Amino acid sequence: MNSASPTRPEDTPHPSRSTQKRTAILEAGTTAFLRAGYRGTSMDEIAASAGVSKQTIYKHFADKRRLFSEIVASTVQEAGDEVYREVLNLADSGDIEADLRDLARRELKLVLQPRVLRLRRLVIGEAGRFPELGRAFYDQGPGRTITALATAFERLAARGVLRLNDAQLAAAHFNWLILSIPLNQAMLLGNDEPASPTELDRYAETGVRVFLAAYGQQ
Amino acid sequence: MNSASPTRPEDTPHPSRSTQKRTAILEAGTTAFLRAGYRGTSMDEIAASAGVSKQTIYKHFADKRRLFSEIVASTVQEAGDEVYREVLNLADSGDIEADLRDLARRELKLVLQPRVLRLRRLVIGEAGRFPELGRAFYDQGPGRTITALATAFERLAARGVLRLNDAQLAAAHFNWLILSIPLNQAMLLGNDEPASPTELDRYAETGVRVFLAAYGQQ
Amino acid sequence: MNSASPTRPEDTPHPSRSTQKRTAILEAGTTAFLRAGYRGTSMDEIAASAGVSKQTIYKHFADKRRLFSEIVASTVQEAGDEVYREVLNLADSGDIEADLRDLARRELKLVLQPRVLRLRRLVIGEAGRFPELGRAFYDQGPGRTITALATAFERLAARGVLRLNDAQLAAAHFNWLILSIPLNQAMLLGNDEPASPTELDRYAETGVRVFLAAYGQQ
Amino acid sequence: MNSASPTRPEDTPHPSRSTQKRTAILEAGTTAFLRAGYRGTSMDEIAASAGVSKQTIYKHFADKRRLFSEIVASTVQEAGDEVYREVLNLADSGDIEADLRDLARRELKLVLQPRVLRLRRLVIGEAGRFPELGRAFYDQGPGRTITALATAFERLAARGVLRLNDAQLAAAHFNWLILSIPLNQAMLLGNDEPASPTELDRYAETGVRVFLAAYGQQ
DNA sequence: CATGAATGAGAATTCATTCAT
DNA sequence: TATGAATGAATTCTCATTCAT
Repeated sequence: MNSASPTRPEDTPHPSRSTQKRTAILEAGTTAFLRAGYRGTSMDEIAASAGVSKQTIYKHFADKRRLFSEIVASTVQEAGDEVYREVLNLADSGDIEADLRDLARRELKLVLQPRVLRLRRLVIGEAGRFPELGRAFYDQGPGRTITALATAFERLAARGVLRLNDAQLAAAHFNWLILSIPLNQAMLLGNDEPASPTELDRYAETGVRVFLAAYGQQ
Repeated sequence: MNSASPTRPEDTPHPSRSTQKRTAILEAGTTAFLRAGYRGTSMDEIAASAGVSKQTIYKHFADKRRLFSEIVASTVQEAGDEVYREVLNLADSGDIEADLRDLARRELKLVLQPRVLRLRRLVIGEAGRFPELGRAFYDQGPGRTITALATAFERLAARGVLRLNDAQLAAAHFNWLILSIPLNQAMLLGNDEPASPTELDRYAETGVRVFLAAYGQQ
Repeated sequence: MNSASPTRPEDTPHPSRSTQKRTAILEAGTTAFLRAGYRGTSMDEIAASAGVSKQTIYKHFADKRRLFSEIVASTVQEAGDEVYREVLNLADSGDIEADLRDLARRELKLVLQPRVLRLRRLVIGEAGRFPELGRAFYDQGPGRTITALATAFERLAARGVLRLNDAQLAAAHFNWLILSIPLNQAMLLGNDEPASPTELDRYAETGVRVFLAAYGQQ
Repeated sequence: MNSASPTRPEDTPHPSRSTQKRTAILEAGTTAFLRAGYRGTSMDEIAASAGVSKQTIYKHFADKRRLFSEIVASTVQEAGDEVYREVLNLADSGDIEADLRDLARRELKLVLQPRVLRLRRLVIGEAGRFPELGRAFYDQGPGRTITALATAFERLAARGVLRLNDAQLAAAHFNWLILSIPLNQAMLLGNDEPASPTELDRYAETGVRVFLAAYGQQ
């Protein structure tokens, strides 16, 4: 409710009233769309829960479509960034198995967050109506992750730690070996509650082991 | 309930008028729901495209929800059956790599059919409103496939062709190693048109190779 | 399924199939209309519960209005007849108070039957749409009862047992002194379950006592 | 929720636009429901005749049921209040017969108003769907009237003007002796036009006479 | 005669979007 | 600029009545 960020009085002085409302709309919309989908969410609902009038929404966003697009695109961006950062931070301790397992664990944790799962379902379900959001999700999510992984793998291959012809393919194999089992279950079984850490560890560990059997030295 | 005209008790003579209409409704509904989703499809639309009156739909199906459920459940069943049959028919030529590659190719072809992709999107998108359909999809689809694969893998392990502790896990790894790359692209990028066969062959081949590196003999 | 009534082979030989269906329709309609009212009852419902097709209903009754009218009119007739018979059978034991109390008890019992209460509500509620049914109810019910009572009261007055100028007015006073309390409660409070006999006895007894205080000798 | 324009906090300046609309809806609804009943009245009709959009109705009242309930409950309240006030104002001139006759006349006049008759029919006809309205009608109408009468009668009995054991019963007898004849005719015969004053006077006079024969001194 | 289906309309309710104040 | 109201259409579902077989 307080508009002035207490920690950075210089950088972001007072967000204007308008900006505050915009933010409220985006937050309310995000919550609503993630819960009920595009058609399941009404502008009335968003307006009410953002505490603004519908007209105010239309002042900021041309129409429902645009509001949805903007919300989803930025949520996709955020969610993708988190994973991307983890890939960039892939450790290099000399113990490749441990390092990959660590990355795998972090990625699992991020990708299986309830909010991210709902986002993925939303984007997939609306891929027909909003193809650009599907593409954004892919590009900011798996696409970027895999490309970044490929770059990292190439470095490792150059040092002889990995053996691979096609780094992009290897990266994709890695990514889905880790994620596919719980991700597909979550998508379809709807168990959005975070899977047990031990279970996730197991997916990370066995996924990495399979990956290294194919792409590791020896 | 009885579709056979009472005057011709033998085989399946003419389906009764009622049965014909029911079929028309199911077909029109399937097409419409796969194209536009649950909320994007109106009963009017289905009635018109089935060439029946709305009343007739409501005489056969209590409400839209039920119509959707029935349509999706049976489509899920069919699509799942096809894949399941392929797993049961896994060849055993002595060349494990060739046999698995062959299975992988068939599975890819089935799972990436435009119709099946749309079904998957539909089910994922509606998982909130129709959790039972998500579960049905999982159980009839990946769940059943993986379990059947696990059984087959256990037989192969017993004969020393494969090395594995956890057949179910190995089966899941196999399944998603094969499918995940094109499936996730299809889900998000919406390129429903059948991927090029050579590309699919590549996914089959490399997926099997990774799998065997981890679970094959030697 | 057997159409021949076993008890009277001569009088009512075989009710024709048509007559049987007609009867089934009337019964189903009566039940339905009494439960849910005119607009709350659909022709589909009546057809289903009578085990006939809608067309068959329309063969027997021009339209819903006519069906309703006929059903209500005959139910009104029956219900009115019962009460009328009791008035005609008014005893003449020499103990006028006992005789009137006895009549009062019988009338209460008949008028407060759940079915008759529902009929009264139905007729009152539809008086706007079906004024002729309101009139029929009045004429066959209270109107006839009061007139018959008036005739009986005149005889008693002629013999000096009652004292009255206007027999019709006295009869009306009697009728409503007896019925009004529980009848108005039933109409509005919806307690259709038969009131306790002791309570009814009390209405009969005190109503008669008031009546005789005004219209009795001495 | 606040109907007073914020700029003029004193009395009841202009009712806010919203309040005006609400009132228009209530008036249109009252008229429509009293004329055509619950099911016979459509929301479209009410909206049109109130000069508001359907949306506006739904913004003020959750659904048709609630709108109906609110309208009927308040109309019942008003109508009941009028009669109740008359009972409270029962004169005490020393001439009990004249005083009661006067009350009786006033009550007849109020209860037999076309609007109140239609309300009674409406409530009775919908007692199945809206039992709470039947109860409200009884409680605010006959129930309250009779209880207030009973209180007045007890005072009169204490002064020896009336003789009674059970004041509530005597009050009910009084009430229905006065009202029942024309009220039942009105309910069923639908002659909503106000009965001729001389006729009503006769019901008042003869009803009071019967009452006093039973409950008066001597 | 009787059945399933069709017709054609009307009901309640909801929505996205735009006016008017 | 922001609010309540209006618009105008759509949606699901139901109904009385009528064809066609």
